[in-house]
Amino acid sequence: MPELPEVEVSRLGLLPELAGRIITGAVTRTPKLRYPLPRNLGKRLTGARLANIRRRAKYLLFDIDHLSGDRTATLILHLGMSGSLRIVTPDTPPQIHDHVDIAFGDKVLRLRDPRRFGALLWHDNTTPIEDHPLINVLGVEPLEDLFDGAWLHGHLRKRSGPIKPVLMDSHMVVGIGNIYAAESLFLSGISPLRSAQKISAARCDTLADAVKQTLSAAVAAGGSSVRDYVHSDGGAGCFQLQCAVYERAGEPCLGCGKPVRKIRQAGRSTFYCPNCQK
DNA sequence: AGGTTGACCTGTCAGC
DNA sequence: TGCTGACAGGTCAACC
Repeated sequence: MPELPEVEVSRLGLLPELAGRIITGAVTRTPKLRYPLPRNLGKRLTGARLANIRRRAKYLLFDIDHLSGDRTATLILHLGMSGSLRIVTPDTPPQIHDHVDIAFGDKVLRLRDPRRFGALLWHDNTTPIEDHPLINVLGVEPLEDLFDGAWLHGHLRKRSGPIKPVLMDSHMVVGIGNIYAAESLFLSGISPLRSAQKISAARCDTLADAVKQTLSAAVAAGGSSVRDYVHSDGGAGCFQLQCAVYERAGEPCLGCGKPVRKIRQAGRSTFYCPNCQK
């Protein structure tokens, strides 16, 4: 799925097209994705305004105002494993797996999600969005200053398991999925098998920097388009072309030339170089 | 309590 | 050609 960079690239692509615009209609074509979709979405949204699009972890938060009675609401969107957002013209016929449309006059925001692991939830802003049960369990944002080597070292103390699944634990730090966990560990020279609590303070500094560098580079490259992911204009990201280890099993390591190894950890594929990562 | 596994769902590809 | 199984960017609930 989209990890943090893909979600952020989506947000940056949608913002100039849609922010501030009035919603002219909305359609849902399936009763549920991961959770049931908001009912009567068209009725609720028509005439309201999309004020802003924010991101928290891998969630996009669509701030809606000018609702009847001058209320505000937030649409919480998660792209799951295979979701993507596109802007299309109103006469573009929906294809299979195009589950939601939100229309803005001459532009339509369309959600496609073949595997339907995504989510779209309505949050009326009678309570802060930070208190929402899906949001209030989320850990620190990796690109914020709070996330650094000292913070990471403090949090890894209690984790005896291998570092790679820990790095992907959104209750600790958000936004790092399978691709960027592998790439960050390669960049920092740390084995994905190493016990999290046995990583020194100095190497935690290196790892925190590697995470920030990897995610930032991926945003700059427009994200990774490994299978389904595309931008709001239908174009592909190109970070996957810079991947050092992800999906490169058996190919020569870019550091030492020895073959990249693929193993399984916590049910997910892990790619790494046993020679460069200790 | 932390770690692992299965479940959710569809599409694709390798192997027979 | 057609079937079967494995696997795919996430995350939650259920188990040890």
